[in-house]
Amino acid sequence: MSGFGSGDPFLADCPARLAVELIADKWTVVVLYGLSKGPVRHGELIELIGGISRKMLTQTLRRLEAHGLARRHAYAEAPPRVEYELTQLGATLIDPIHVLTEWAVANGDAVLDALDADPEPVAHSG
Amino acid sequence: MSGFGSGDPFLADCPARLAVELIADKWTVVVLYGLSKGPVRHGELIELIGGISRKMLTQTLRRLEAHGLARRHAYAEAPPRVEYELTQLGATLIDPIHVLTEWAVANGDAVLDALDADPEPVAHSG
DNA sequence: CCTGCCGGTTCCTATCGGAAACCTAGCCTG
DNA sequence: CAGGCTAGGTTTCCGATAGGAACCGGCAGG
Repeated sequence: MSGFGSGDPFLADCPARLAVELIADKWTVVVLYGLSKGPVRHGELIELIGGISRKMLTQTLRRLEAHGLARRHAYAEAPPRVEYELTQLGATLIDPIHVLTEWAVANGDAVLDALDADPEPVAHSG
Repeated sequence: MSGFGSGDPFLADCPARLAVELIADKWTVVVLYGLSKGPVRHGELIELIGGISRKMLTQTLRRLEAHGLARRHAYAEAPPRVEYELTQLGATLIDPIHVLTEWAVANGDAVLDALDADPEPVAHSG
């Protein structure tokens, strides 16, 4: 426990908060989930992740790369082929991401249910 | 485990994805982390969470409320007092959130390090 | 030459998000 | 009674960002 801890997620300017902000993003979580299976091609991720655009995928991957969580490997072939994979640091995120996604799978219905039951009053029709 | 699962986080239009999008948000994670300690007042959260504005806090709490993860309790007193706490559904998120924040605390430095080592080329000064 | 494939990037706009002011409501002060 | 304090919330203003559609570029095939 000695040298550990990069601050507290509550503190705005500490590495822990930076790390939270890095991964607590809707696309980032899904992309990491996609990467957690092993090396994947850009196009595969596009197919895999419903609703993501090429731009957002590239952008998200670049961010992961810049923060040391993913690595990009471009094969100098034709047609071009680019694979992404988690780095060793990124691999430490597999568990947290899976815990999160498992929660989502297990409780998505309940969330949807609650949302459905609580439709915020939109203003009366009169 | 039989009837479980509200889809796959990869699918754009399933409850699992909705759930991911609900919590995979920078403020949401930190607010949930704050709520995980038990009932908290709005003002306490403001003090606790560095950098959050009242607007974002209220907005985030409202979203959690609407999705059944948090509950708001306003005491009809003076001065006004409002407490927020996790619902039973929200409490199931404590573990995932803690796993995430613990990862952030443990690896924040490494992330910062990688970011520092990879300063994206900004265009040469010439 | 034209076409298609793959990955990436540019353009443009709707939305997000922060700062700060304003609002409500009850109590205390004078 | 007028004014100010506290605590939570909302509004306004405006810059930053998200995100889709469309375009770019190299190479193989016809």
